[in-house]
Amino acid sequence: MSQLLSVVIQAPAHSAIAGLLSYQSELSLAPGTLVRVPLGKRETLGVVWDPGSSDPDPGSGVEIRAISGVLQGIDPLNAQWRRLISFAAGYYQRSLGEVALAALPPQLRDLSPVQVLRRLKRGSTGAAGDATSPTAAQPLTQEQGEVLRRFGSEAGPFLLFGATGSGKTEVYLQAVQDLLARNPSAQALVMVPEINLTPQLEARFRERFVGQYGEDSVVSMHSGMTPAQRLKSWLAAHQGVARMVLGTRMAVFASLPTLRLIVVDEEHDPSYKSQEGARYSARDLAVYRSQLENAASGSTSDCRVLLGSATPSMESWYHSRPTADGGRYQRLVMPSRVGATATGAGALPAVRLVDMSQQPKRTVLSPPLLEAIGQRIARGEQSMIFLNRRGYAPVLQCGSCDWKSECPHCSAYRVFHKIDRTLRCHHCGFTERVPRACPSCGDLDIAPVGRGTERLEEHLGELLSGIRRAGGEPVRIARIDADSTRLKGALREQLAHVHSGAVDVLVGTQMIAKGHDFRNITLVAALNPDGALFSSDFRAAERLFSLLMQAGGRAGRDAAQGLSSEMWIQTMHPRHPLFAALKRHDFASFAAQQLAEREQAAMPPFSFQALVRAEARSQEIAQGFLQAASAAASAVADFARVTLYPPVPMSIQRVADVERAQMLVESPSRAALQRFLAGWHGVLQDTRRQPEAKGLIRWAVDVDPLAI
DNA sequence: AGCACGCCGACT
DNA sequence: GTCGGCGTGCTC
Repeated sequence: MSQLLSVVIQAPAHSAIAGLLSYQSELSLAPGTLVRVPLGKRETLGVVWDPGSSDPDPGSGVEIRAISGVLQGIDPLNAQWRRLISFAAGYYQRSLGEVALAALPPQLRDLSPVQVLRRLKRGSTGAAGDATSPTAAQPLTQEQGEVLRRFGSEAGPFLLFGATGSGKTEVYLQAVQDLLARNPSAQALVMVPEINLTPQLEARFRERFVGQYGEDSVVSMHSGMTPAQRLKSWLAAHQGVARMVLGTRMAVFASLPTLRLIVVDEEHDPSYKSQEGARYSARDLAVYRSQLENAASGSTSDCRVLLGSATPSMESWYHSRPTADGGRYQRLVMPSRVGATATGAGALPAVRLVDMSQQPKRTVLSPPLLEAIGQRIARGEQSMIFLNRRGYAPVLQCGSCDWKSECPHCSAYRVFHKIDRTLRCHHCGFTERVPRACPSCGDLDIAPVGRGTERLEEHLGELLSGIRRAGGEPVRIARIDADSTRLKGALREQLAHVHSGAVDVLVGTQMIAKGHDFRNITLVAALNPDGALFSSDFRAAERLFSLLMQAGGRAGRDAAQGLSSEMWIQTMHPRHPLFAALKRHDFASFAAQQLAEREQAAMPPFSFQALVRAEARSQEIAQGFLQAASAAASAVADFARVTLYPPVPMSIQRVADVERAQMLVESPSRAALQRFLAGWHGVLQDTRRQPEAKGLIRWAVDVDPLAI
């Protein structure tokens, strides 16, 4: 007898087949089973879903077809995984199929069932691991011990607030070790924000666990892996062979049938929020996922989630407030650096503020900072200088007419890259050779305005040309940014170069602020962070504080040098409260002040936001679409406690000849916002079909946007 | 999203 | 005369 199945397939939310589709099958297949199904003229991968209203209208003449095959040997995806997908699709306003299929390795889609079966056989040579016990863990500090004790005995979610260098990674390792020792089948998921950070994380986990649990017990998941590697890791996790899954935000969707622990390292990092496709927050989904696991097992602590940061997001900080009205998270604290002593060795670096209003105009590196860098060089120590702008100069300008290096396709300037003599648009990629003369008036007097890392590197070379290293050789300067690390393995190589001591001064963008341990760096400098102080983006200050704190954390990691390590900041506003808090390494007071402002202005975490973005041939069409959808909302959607703001052009209005506009939707209640968005979705789709929306290219909703 | 069908410009 | 541009429409 033939069964009727509900199946999800990859299709966008605006298509007519975004929901469940009905197929026939001779076998009764459990929800979560992977199947091949015919769709129009092609065949595609589908996931059998929980029965729902998927039957087409009997009158519509749609014929229910039979599935074409089942992916043998792969267990059905479990109910918690399906609930996670279902929640994410609903919350972020995408189709089930889009989220579900994006969460599976692409090769499952592309390979035939026979090929998949072959991979399965090849991969399951699961080395059980020899009996060697784990590499001896370092002795824990008293703070680490206390954190682990609470983590093991209370219910979460937990926010681990630990200073840079306080040994958070050791806490993660120990928590995983405790879990694996206690539960012979449990799996742990550990996420880091950036792909660059996965190799060193994997190295630490392998070193600690592979001896005991086997070669296949640790796998990585991130977008830099080859399709074959991704399939292999996914299968290992899905089959329970992999006990530890390490990865970037995508790993939150891994199939982990015995998931018992989730760690989100650097939980404040914006990289956890996806910026394309379904714009999910892997950190928020991690918390939700642990709740799902707990609900399924009936325990409140079966699957714990641990968010770690030295500068937590305002959301997580607020949720972990220890006051009587009670946050939902447990706050665990580790204020001290490992190896810190009463004499100050291993302490956090001293913060030095240089008042640039007291320096001559156009000063790039103030004399006291230059002097301090010179001293480090003489002592054989390293310095690190941040500038958040790559290239040589952000704009090229003509001295006689008003020509500037605008991008013909975007409302932005093209950046001058001196290295290959190009003008490059950082938004659409449009690149040309730099002109010899002004394209507008022919004058030869075209000059760079402002500075990026390339120019800083050059400038620094001139300023330090008179200085010698202790051995008498000239000073060595290196630059690390997205340009210098474009080639595979380049970042690794350059970091190793710095570690070897072959570099005296390192210049770079944010890239060097994150995660990497430099033992010999005793001076970190931020040249021009003022932009974020008065930004229209209400999260700019939070990001700046976090960046500076993290950057400062790069200095003096070696306890012996803690005493003399310094974080220099050049600013026009040395008395700004953000810097005052930074000077005291006082995240708590910075956060308190930020939260007070947010509460006053009814901004997140005291309100909930969604952004609707529209891309069109013209700005009028983009805004017109949003305006029309906004006007039509009152008729359909549940409006209670929801505010719709007028459409505005996006901050970079045009990218690659596409005009962009956006509209903010806000509510004091997450549930009310969700209800509204759910009801409004159909309105947006209808609006798009109206003749006035001709020329609209696409629209998308971003729930809990990070930047507005 | 794919993949078809369908109607207008520059090439063998 | 065809190849191919992407606009519109359909897929259980």
